[in-house]
Amino acid sequence: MIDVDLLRKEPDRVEENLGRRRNPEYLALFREAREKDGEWRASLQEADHLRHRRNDLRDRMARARTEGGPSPELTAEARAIPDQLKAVEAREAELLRQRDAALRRLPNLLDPTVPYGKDDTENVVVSTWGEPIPEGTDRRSHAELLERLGMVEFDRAHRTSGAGFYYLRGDIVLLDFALQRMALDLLRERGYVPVVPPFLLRREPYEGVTDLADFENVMYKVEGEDLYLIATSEHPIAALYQGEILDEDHLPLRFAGLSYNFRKEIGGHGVDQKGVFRVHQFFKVEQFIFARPEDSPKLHEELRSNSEEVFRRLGIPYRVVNVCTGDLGTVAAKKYDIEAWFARQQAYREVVSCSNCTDYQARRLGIRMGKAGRPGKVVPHTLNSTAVATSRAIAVILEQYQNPDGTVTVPEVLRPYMGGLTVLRPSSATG
RNA sequence: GCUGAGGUAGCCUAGCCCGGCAAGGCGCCAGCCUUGAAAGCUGGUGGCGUUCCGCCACGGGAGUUCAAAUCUCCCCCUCAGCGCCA
Repeated sequence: MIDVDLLRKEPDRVEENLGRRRNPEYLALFREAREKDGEWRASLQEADHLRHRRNDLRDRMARARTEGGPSPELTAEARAIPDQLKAVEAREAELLRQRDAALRRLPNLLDPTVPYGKDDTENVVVSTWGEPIPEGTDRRSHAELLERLGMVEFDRAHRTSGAGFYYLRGDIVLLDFALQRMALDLLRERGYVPVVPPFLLRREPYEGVTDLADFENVMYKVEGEDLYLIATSEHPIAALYQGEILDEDHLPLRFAGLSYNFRKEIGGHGVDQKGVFRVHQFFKVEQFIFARPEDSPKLHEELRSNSEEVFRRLGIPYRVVNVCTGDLGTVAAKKYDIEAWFARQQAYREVVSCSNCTDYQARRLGIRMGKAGRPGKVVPHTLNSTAVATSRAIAVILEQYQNPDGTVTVPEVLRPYMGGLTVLRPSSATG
């Protein structure tokens, strides 16, 4: 949520920034928020005056009681207040509700370094690492390879759970856990505290961390309960300190979140391709930071650097793009995507999303920073970045590290986590 | 799931029966005192607004009343015990 104070004090700046999102709906919402805010403040004054009179009359009647009781005039005056106040307060509450409804639908303000563009074709490549591997004659898709190795069950999973689900079986499970552990160890070396969060959240904290349209499209709801399966550990970690005041001396707080993630993703794109690239359930090691506002740009680069290091250690070529204004989600002020080189597809595809959400999530969640019992609270910044989503990492590793005989060489950095296993071979436990 | 106890400022607590300006402690900040520190003393310590002032804030909502932390109803959450359970 945007700071309402900014709306009042620098409306031109806010409007110009929202305009860069290239969505006229935002400008309309902005004007509505400003208009309702003005009306609300006028209404608030009116209500305040009435409440002041009510309080004053209440006190006079209380005093009069000890001196033989209030006069009929005083009583009549006091009795006239509630009806007036009720009408004014109803209007006041409605205006505030309307203002906040508009305000909450506004996206975050864009960082000035976000490139201007209409969609993902206009994202700007800011760096590349490694040499894209040229197309091999008989390179297989990761899905085909997994099936040949007997390390995945797609068809049976579709029968038990539907499209977008899968069983991993055999040594690929070790590879999945190795990726998790490798990323976790890297983050631990760099001061990130591991967190296994709840995998289900209530609606109220959820509304603080994501935008409402996403909510309907991606979240799985538990029937009969106010609980939703998390789409990423970013969400429960962001909500961890909901309504609290963080001690500014303890910032930044760095976390390494570990969770399965559950996404319906109906709408924009479904589960459109065989394999584990886009699925309803996957494991992710996530980085998350609560930061002082002035530190967040620097920490955004730190997150990006950590994520890049994961793929460097895996030996996977990649590039980093600065996501343009037209392609940026509502919550982020700036976002880098890391796109890994998929050797079979001969294409860069997204494996990491690294966002600076500035104060947008924290304000919605009612998180402030400062010193306890001292005035001058400000809203901290939150940042998040994938360290590794194991499903996509598995896909890209299989495309790159496969051998002509259908086996897969285990990336060296993962071997210590796999009991020294160097090659994935067809599973003996097929059936 | 059942029963009970709770939800009051950053934290802890009083007030609730019996309606009338939300009391106190801890922590923190400032000042006084001190060579320095502690102790002590004094003041401050949430949100909103058109900020010398006013309003709001006792889990949320509705009701009764001139007036609700307090009375009534509905809802949410937490804890404890019991039940179930890996």
